[in-house]
Amino acid sequence: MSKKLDLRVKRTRKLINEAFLKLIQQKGFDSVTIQDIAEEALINRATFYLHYEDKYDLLEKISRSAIDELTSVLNPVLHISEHEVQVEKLRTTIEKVYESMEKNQVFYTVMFGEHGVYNFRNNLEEVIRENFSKKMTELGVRPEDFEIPKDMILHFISAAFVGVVQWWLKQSTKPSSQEMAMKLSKIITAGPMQAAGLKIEKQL
Amino acid sequence: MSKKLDLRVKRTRKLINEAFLKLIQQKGFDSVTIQDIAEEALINRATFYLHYEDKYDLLEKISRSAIDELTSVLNPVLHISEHEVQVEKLRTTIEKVYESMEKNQVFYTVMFGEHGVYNFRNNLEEVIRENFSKKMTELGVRPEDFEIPKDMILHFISAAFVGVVQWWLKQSTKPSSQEMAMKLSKIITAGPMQAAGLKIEKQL
DNA sequence: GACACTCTGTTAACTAATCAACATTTTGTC
DNA sequence: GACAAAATGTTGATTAGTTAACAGAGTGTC
Repeated sequence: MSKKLDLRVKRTRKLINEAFLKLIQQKGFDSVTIQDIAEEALINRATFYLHYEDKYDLLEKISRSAIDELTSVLNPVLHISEHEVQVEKLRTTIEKVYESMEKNQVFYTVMFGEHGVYNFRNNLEEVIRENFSKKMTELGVRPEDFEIPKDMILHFISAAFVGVVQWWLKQSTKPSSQEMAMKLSKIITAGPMQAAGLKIEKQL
Repeated sequence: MSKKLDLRVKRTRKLINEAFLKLIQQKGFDSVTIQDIAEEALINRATFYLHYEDKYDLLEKISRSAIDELTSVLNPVLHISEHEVQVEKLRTTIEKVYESMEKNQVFYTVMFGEHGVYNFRNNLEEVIRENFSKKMTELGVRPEDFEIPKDMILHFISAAFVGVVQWWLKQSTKPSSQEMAMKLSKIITAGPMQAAGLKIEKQL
């Protein structure tokens, strides 16, 4: 599938990513220059252009890889059959989501941080909404049947989810992914999902 | 003086150094292999051999550069004229020593650490002793005249100095270099230097 | 003590990254 | 709005680093 990447390419990209995030945290995305990045990453400025068009391209590619990983894990989050949520599956998937965030912790922390990227939170919520939404229609789940607008449910869940993640990332001693998954799956199944008229399988 | 170093060389060495220290901390110097280093540093194993003979050579070169920096700062520590210690000069020099250690904090912490390098503490003390000793003879200071063996004074100072540094490095919120310099210069002038028969200039 | 296994040290052909130079564009400030 | 300074984006020639392949040294374990 993926042809083996030259070690230099792998290393260069890693160095650029790290430098970029560090600089965003220091001075904010807007004031980061390509020159800054090259200097911090110990690469020649010309090398940057071998990999990225500009800093917007870089931001997009970094974001995409983090978000792609997140959504690939998020995808099976609603393993719903016949309007029945399988609680255990929900729990393990949330756990995987938190593991993914832990792995890309630096990325998320910087993006959410004081000097983070404008609108990142909203964009992340949107990604999550789209994923939930797609899955719902795919499975024929129609909260409208229960007099709750689908959009409302989606905004409720995505906002709550991202809000909790943001809080979690700031904790110096973070509750484990397992713990977070346990608690969140309880809350979600107890609240919004029942409101949306989804039958809940018996709790673990 | 120093011809400009190719950016790749600079970067490769930095990556090797960081990887090396990280690995020593993880598994101890003895069990670190060149293969480990290459993998961690994202460089080819062959590249390692372009820069160092083996891990002993690497250790020596890393150590040398840290120690060289230290001693170059340590050199003027005893600005003694006519057996009179200039307290203010002593203070500022200790301050610089602590700044140097702060800069190479990772190096020193790893070397002193649980998986550190055997005998590193003793070697460091020796370096310090040699520097003090050289300076003393250079200036004709003879504590023997006051019935204290020179070696005893040297061991007293070097051991105390390194002991304090080791303690300092472990503190999560370290007293500043200024603070350390202030306190240490007081202790040293009050204790061993007077014992060695050196007249002390009036305190700041 | 012979087996598989990992680590070492070295090589020649290939390639990514550097250098330094250039013309442009953007930024900031007087 | 005009000038200097800094950042951008591109280039061709040069070099450090990669690759993969080698033979040999050290480890352990059955």
